[in-house]
Amino acid sequence: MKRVEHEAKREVTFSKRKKGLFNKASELCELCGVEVALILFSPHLKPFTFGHPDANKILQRCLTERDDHSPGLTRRNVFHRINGVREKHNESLKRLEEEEKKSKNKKKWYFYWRVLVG
Amino acid sequence: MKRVEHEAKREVTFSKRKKGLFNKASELCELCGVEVALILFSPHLKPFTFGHPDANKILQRCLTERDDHSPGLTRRNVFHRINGVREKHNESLKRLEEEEKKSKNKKKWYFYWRVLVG
DNA sequence: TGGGCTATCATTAGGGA
DNA sequence: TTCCCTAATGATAGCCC
Repeated sequence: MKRVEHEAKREVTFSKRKKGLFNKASELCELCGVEVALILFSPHLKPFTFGHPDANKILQRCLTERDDHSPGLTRRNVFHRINGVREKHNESLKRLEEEEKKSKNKKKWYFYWRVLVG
Repeated sequence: MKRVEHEAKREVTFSKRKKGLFNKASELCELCGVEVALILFSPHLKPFTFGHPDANKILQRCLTERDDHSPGLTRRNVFHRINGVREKHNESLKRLEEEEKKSKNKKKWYFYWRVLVG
């Protein structure tokens, strides 16, 4: 698994795999009757979401519901639990993304939601 | 695609497909260098998340980037343009942190993170 | 819940439109 | 971005631990 360098191909790959990922998420919902929220940003930073029963509900819960054993969704918490390998990997991906972002105009983001289910 | 009725089988299916879904999400990150957040609740309501670069960041962005015309993550699709993302984002993050402090100890979820690959 | 194993079925890459 | 097509690759169900 390596990053697809050719831009056009990367976008096609993204589009195809996003569809596949949404399908898988949908199947999981149907098969097991569970709640799923999925958010992703395209190479052009377009956001896409999938949610069952409704992405909003799930996200809100994640940000507010917890118990004493878990400090909730904080940046600290996240990085605490990520192991070194993953972290390094993320770092390099982040740098790649930064380079991409620089070549775009940040202030022209188009932001929209697509809730497929619910 | 129909719900798996037998409980034990449903749980096994969930476990296996969750793994597959996380792998797919991970592959999408690697191949296309994009941001992904994935949250799901098992049949027993255990939460699992996957995130790149970090689920928290993506979720907060989704909950805080909005304008006066849209109350945030609503069920219906939201379509709008964001300007001055950085400043708004930072302001909102502060508010979110305060709200999080207030809501501590309120609920009873068992919350934990599982970062797949690595 | 998750890991291993395997036959079978589903999905993806790649090319073209 | 999406759809069609095909070969090749990858994922899942079912069974045991």
